[in-house]
Amino acid sequence: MHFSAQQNHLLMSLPAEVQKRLFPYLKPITLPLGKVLYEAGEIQQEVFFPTDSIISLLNVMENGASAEISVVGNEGLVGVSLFMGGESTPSRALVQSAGSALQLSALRLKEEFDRHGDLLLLLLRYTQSLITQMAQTAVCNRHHTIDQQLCRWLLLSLDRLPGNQLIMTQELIANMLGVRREGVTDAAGKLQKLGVIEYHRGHINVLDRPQLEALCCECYAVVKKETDRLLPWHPNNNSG
Amino acid sequence: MHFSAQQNHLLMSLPAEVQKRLFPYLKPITLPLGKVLYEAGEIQQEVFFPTDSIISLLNVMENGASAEISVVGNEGLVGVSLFMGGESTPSRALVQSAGSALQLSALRLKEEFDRHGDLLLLLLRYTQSLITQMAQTAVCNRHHTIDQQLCRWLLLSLDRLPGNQLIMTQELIANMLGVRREGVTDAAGKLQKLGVIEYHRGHINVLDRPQLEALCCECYAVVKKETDRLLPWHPNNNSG
DNA sequence: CGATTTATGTTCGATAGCGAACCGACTGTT
DNA sequence: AACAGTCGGTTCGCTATCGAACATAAATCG
Repeated sequence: MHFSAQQNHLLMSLPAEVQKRLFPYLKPITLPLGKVLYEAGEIQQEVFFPTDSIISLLNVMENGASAEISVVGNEGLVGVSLFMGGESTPSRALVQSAGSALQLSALRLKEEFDRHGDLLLLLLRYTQSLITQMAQTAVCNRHHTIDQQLCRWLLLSLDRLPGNQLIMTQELIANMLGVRREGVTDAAGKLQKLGVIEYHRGHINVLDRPQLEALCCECYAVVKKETDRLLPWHPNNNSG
Repeated sequence: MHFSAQQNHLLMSLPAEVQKRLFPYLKPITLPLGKVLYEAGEIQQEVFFPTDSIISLLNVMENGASAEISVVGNEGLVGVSLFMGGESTPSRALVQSAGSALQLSALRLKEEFDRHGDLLLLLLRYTQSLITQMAQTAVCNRHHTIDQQLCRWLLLSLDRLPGNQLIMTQELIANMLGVRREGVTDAAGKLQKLGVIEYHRGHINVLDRPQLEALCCECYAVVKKETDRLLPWHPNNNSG
C-alpha cells in the first residue's frame, strides 16, 4: 500500500481485485481550504475520495445565500452525480477542511462502476447515506435552533477529523449553516462558557464531546446511526 | 396496454422489452389519503409507482414534529432504498393525495435492476432528481418565508395532479411544511386575497398559476429544471 | 333536527433570528 | 514599529414565526 496512513473508507472496503484495478489511477492531491472542487451545474470530470480533508456540499441561491446540505470526509466520495447518471448537480463542492484526497477520472470510475460489481453496490449504499444526511439537514433547518445546529455541525466535522481541533472561523461556519455570523458567535460563546469548546481566531478545540452530543439535537444521531448501518466500516485487510 | 390512461412516467419510459417483463407483476392499488406506505426504518417489501396519487416523504422527529423532504407523483417511484441497497430509510411515506399506484414486489424489481440494463440507469437518474429535491428543500427551509414555501408546495403538488384542484386542509399542509397551521392559514389567506387561489374547507383551487410561480422562491424552478434535465419525459410509445 | 366534529380565522405576547453598524483585539506583513 | 486585514463581540431595532387560547362557520352524524 503506497498511500499515506490516512485512507478512504470506501476505497479500503473494496475487494483486493477491485483495488488492484483502481489504485493505479488514483492521484493524490492536496486540497487547500476554500477550494471549489466543482461548481453548481458544471460537468464533473473527476471524483474525489477525501483522505484527511473534509468537503462540504453547498446549495447556493441567487442572492448568494448558501446552506450546506451534506458533508463528505474519508468515509465517502465527492461526485456521486457522475455515476448516478446526471454528470452534474446544482450544488457546489467546497473544501471545508484542508487536507488530501485521491482523485479519480470519471472515465476510470465509470469503467469500474459499469462492471456492476462491488463498487456499484458500495457506491449506491454510500449515496443512500448521503440522502439520509440531506433529508435530516432539511428537517434540522426547519426545527432546530442555531445552538443545536452548531453542535450537530461540530460533531459531523469532528467525526471526519483525526484530532479535536478544527481550523474554521465563525464566518465560515455561518456560511455552512446558512445563518448570520453573529448567530454563530452567540452559539459558540455559549458553548465556550460551558467549557464544551474553546476557540481562538479560527481554531476550535472540542474539550467535552459527550456534552456536545448532549446539547445536540437528535439529527446527528439519526444520521450517524443510519450511516453506520449502511456502511459498516470493515477494511478489506489485504496486505498485498 | 391494460392500465388506466393515467400512467407512470418511469414505467412508460422503459423499452418495450423491459416493460414486457415487468408489467405482468404490477399490481394496481388504490391509496386513500393519509395511508402510510412505509414507516421509518421498516424493511420495505414493495415499491410503488404512483399513477394519479401523490406520496410525501416525511422525516418525523422524536417529538412528533415533521417535515416533508420530497414529493413523488407519477414522475417517480416510492422506495428507492430498495435498490440503493439499504432496504429501509429513516423517513415515512405518506399518501398526500388519494389515487392509484402500481405496486411491484421488491423481488421482481431487484431481479430487473440486477440485469444492469435500462431500469438501473433510469432509476439512478430518478434518484438523483430526488436528491436534488431534498437538497433544495433543505435550503428552502433555511432561507424562505412560509408564504414562499407554500407557493413552492402548491406548484410541486399541481405538477403531479391532472387538474387545478387539491384536496388538502391547511392543517395537513402545515405538517408537510413543518410549520404551524396558523402560518399556513395566514399565507393561504394572502394568496386568496390576491386571487391566486381559492379555497374552502379542504379544497384548494389554483386560479392563477403564473402568479403563483412569480410569488414562489427560486427553489421550485431549480428542482423543476434539474428534474427535466435528468428525466426528459419521452414515453416509449409502443402500442403492444 | 340538534349535537359534535372539523376547518379556518383571529388575537396576544414571547422569542429566535435578521440586517446593519460599530468596536476592539489579535495577526501577519513590510 | 506601523499598518492593514481578519476575527470575534456587542448593540439596536425589526420581522417572521411560534405557542396558546379562543371564535366561528361548515360539515357530519345520531
